[in-house]
Amino acid sequence: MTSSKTSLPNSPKMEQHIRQALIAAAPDLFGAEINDTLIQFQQTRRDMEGDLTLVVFPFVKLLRCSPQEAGDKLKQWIESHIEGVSHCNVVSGFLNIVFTDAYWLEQLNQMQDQPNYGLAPANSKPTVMVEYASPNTNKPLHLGHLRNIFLGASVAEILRAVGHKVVRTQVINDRGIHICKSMLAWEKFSPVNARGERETPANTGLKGDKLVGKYYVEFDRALQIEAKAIMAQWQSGNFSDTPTAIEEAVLNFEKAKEGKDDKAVAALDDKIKELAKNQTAILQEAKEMLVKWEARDPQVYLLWTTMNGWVYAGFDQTYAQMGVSFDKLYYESDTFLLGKDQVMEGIKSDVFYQKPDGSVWIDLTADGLDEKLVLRSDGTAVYMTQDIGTAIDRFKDFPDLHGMVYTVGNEQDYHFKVLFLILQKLGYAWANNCFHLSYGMVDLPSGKMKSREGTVVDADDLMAEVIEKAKEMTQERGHLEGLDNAAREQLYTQIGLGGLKYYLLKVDPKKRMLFNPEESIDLTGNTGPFLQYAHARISTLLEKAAFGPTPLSLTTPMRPEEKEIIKQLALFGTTLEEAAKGYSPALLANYSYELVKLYNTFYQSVKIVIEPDADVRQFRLSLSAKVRQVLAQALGLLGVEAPQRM
RNA sequence: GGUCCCGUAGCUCAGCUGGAUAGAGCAACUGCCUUCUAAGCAGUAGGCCACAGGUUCGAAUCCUGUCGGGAUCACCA
Repeated sequence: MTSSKTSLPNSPKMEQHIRQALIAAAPDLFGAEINDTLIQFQQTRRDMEGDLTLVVFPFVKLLRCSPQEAGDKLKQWIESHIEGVSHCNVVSGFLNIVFTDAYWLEQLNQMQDQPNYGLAPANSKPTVMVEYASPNTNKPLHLGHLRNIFLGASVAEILRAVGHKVVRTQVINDRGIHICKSMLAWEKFSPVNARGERETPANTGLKGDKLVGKYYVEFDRALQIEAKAIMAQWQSGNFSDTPTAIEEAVLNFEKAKEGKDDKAVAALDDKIKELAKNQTAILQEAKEMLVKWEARDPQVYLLWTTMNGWVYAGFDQTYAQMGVSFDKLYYESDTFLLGKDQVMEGIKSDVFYQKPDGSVWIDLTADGLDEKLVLRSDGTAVYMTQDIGTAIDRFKDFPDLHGMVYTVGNEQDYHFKVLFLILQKLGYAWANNCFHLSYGMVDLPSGKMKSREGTVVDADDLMAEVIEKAKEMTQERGHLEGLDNAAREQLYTQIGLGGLKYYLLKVDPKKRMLFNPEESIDLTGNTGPFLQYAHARISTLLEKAAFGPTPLSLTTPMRPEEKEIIKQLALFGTTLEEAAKGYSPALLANYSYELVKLYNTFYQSVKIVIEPDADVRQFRLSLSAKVRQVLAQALGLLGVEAPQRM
């Protein structure tokens, strides 16, 4: 347990070194063996002198003296025994250790020699599948998808950077009643042009997913109108077209409304509305269409492939703009029947049990969860059945697969908890390597996004808007001379999307976040463009200086700002590992921001290209080059591009 | 009601396995471009870390409870 905790942010190598030296010297120094946990390092406070801090308190009991005395004793020992340590100071129970400048220069020299500094060798760790973006093919992608996709894509890159082989995948929910709704609405409502064609992306110029989404909305509109008419009939006491069971249910709900508060009445009204919707002819038609689809009715199937084809073309365009891609696609239409066999097998091994009506369940009460249905009484699959089947299938598709990451919103926390538990009980050892990368909802200042109420932020629109804004701002203040039009357009895209991605990724994925449209296109402060600007500025600087790396003299004088930067650079590897372990791009975002702030302070306070002293100049250029490289690396892992100039 | 997540500056967020006086950005106010990109830098102001107990030498961090916000508990997906 404790061995995995050895590396701490602050200069991991040195920390390790001192730790081991202390343990080895313990009998002499303390008169007893000491436990590893006694040695606690932390980062030195900014306002104190020091590169690493040892907490003295744990030693106080052992040495039976005051914190000050214990600190002094440790100080003396460390100063005289540890190479690379310049001196120490003891302040109220904390031993601040200062390393020599030569130590830090040597660190930078070593970094300079590593073009892939901080990254683990490719494919040095097992294969992991990362799933993100599980769109429905009945409507376009929106802001929520953007968080999902940027998050998943970034985590995939991060896992790759720490050495995993990664398979990026998405599930496409291409079947079901919601798909039939837009299909039906298109057949019913799409106008026919002079050539006798209904609307298509080709003859309207509309993006495929937008066109299909439009008819999904049309369906809902028609449904609402019809449902309202039915409710009006019910209100007037006319139940002639209504089955008696429904009639009774409606009357019961009506009766229950008496004497209730507004909220309860509204809830009951919703239930009545649900019943009314179920009575509509248009919903019946959609259901019939679904039945036909399942029976592979050629006409319905053709319509389905055609319209889904439009949607995929639209999605591809959106993904291309987002700069994300996938290695393997799973279509729900291929997988929705999976899982039943495993459930039947599971009954035999007593993982599941069957009720008299034929439905199959699992009892998870012993694990603190509920009983959960895994197969309906009519033998058809539920969502869970399918997920069990697909998970198992994926491990068959990729025999060297070690684990999976599902990027899915936190409203499904419970579902995945159950899913992983079931897989475990079915005896799949890899179930322990499955992780639900759960992220919080994206709220708007106006509240929750709701498609019904039209408060959804469309992904394409948002990206276009953000790029347009980047264009305006760049034309205002950018350094674009010598760039042709194509390069300029590319730059606007890099800045706009970079800002958007960074904005969505800098927040802890687990947390629900507020999307403020104005802040998302900000260029100052903790933003993507701020980091990109730093990168561009260093790039032109290095170009101007015609920089080439050479070994640095260990006697080069060093300023505190410069040392801070080397320290931050030294943290890159551990930060990356933590980001991978915690599936959190936000850690890398914050790291990069911190690095750039340190660099900017340095940049504003010294000369670099025009520095007269050759050693100092080379040192500052080398430092700049490493910051640029680590920054580009970190931004890359966030999916943010790093422009050469802006 | 059960379960899970969240509550840190006016706003949006950091704060790692408990550690020194709780940090940024935005918004407000001051300064700094005839030296390398000012999309920058330096500074001022702003906090009972929701509240109350507990554990500890030491708590924003761990435990319990209370209050607020959200999610989820379908033979929906």
